[in-house]
Amino acid sequence: MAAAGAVTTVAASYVPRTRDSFLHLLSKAVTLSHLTELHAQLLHNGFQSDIATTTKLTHRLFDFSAVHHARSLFFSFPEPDRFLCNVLVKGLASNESPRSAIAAFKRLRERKSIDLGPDNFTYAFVIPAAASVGDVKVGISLHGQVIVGGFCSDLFIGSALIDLYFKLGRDDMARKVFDEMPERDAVLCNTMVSGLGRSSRFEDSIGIFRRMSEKTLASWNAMISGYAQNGLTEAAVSLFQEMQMSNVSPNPVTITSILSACAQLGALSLGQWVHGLIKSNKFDSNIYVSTALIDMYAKCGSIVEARRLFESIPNKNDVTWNAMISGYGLHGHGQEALKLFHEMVSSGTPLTRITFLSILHACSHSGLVKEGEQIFKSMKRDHGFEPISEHNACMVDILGRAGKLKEALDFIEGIPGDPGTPIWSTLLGACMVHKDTNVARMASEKLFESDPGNMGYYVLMSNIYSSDKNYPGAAFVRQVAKKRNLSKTPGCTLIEIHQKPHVFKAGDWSHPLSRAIYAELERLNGKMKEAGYQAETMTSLHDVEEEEKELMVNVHSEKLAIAFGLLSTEPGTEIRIFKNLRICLDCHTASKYISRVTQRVIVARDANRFHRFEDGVCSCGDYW
DNA sequence: GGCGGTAGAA
Repeated sequence: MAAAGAVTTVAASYVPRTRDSFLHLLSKAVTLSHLTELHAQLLHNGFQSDIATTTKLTHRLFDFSAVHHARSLFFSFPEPDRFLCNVLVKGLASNESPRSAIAAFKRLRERKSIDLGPDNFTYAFVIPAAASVGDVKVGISLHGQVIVGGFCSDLFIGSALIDLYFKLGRDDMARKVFDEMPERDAVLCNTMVSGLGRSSRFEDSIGIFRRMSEKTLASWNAMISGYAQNGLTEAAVSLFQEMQMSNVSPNPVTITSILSACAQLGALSLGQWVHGLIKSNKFDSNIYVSTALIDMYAKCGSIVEARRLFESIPNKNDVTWNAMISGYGLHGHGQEALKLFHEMVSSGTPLTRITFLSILHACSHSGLVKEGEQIFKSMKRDHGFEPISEHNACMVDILGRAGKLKEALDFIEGIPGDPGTPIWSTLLGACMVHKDTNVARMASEKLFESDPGNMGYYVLMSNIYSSDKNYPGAAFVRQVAKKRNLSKTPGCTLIEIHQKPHVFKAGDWSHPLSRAIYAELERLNGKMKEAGYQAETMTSLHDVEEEEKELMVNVHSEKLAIAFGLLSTEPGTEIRIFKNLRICLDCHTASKYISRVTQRVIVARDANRFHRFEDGVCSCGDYW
């Protein structure tokens, strides 16, 4: 107490008189009360119309989130210059009020004075604000102003625009801005790489990364060409080859983004290569990088490696813990996830809403109903988190997957207000697993109403009808979807053999070894049937002859990839495949049989989780 | 005389 009083006394007794000393003290202030005191002294010393000190003070007030104080200071100043205006726009934008930043920007622009017109700094502040609001009109208008104002070649504005367009869902425009930049630096490239990754344009994202690290990467071309097949655009890769990149090398931000792309894609060998790059560049200590690595290993199937890394990180934060907990969840290791969750609690790391999402997900993937319910209750009671829609969806998932559809419905009724799309979609998924047509019909009606453009719900509902042998119902749902011009994401499966990715689509004959692959499938089918396998045709097809159905199911991408994997690896080797959608019921059953008749472990990652097939049994316990 | 763009977990 005495010490604190002494500090105040010193500060108060030293009354600065010059502008320089004021500026110095303003930038040194470490608490909001220092600033308030300095403000008083400024007024006392007649600095109220001095623009330099006012600007500094405004800036520092925003640093301490004193938005109201900063604002009134700005508006009490008679003639703010452009710099002071920029400080206002930036301060508002970075204090979670991007809308008021945009509003302030508009007002300032309407003033006719040339001095107050926006400059390159202004746009670097206001464009990210428009991006976080997601306002298309404002965004496009800002881009127009940038062009008219002649700021197109500004690197800061360029990356802000690229990020803006990705957030507006316009990767074409992001690409255009990127292509038209006369010069590119690391941040600009990073913005492009991470934006492409977020839009699932992995091959493009990896392509840019390749340009950045070309000198150090061997046999890169083979890798890229494989991944390119998985996405929309093979042409993209050749575009990158034309691209002129100035000597830019990857930094931790680039690495983080590219690891996230590897994780989503299941590109383990590329991820491992990036891990090597991390070591040689000494990026290990960056917590973003190490967390992204854990996530990559977990999502690429190497949960043991993920845990090993986790243990070696000294500066774990909440995101690191969450990533590891989710990793266990994906692999169906619910008990491990629970253990880690409790360790996290006792480690003193602050829990977040995402921690609870991760652990609840883990419970649902492992069928831990009681544990999930307990954690859901304790979330509010012991940790003060009010459940948001996603937490409720997790609970519905936990109950639904466990076959407790009645409880799930009761739970939904207890949610105040509109339960929301994710909850109905979760319930519909549970109906698929437990073949409940009535609840499914109810859930799908809600979904068709709230999200009519999503093909996934129509497919799911149609499959549920089919599994109930209600073929007219299934056909009707598909017809509605067709009328609305909706199309299904094509399923594909990726398998890496000797560090090279191979991608298969359903009924694919494009692989050079196709004849051998189909012959292997034929051979497997015989052995599987001997073991008791019957093709599960009902969920994928309707009103087709039984034999024809069987033939069509036969060539799903999962099976092609597995057959290729069996052909290309030594007996006993584990087979790892990655599917972009959820694995279908027939492929799930078939994989169990294949694991038995070939005595191989098959690990399959689908859009939701991992399945580990061993000796005829799947680790998911048949609900997924 | 002082302001700038990009990253990890569901």
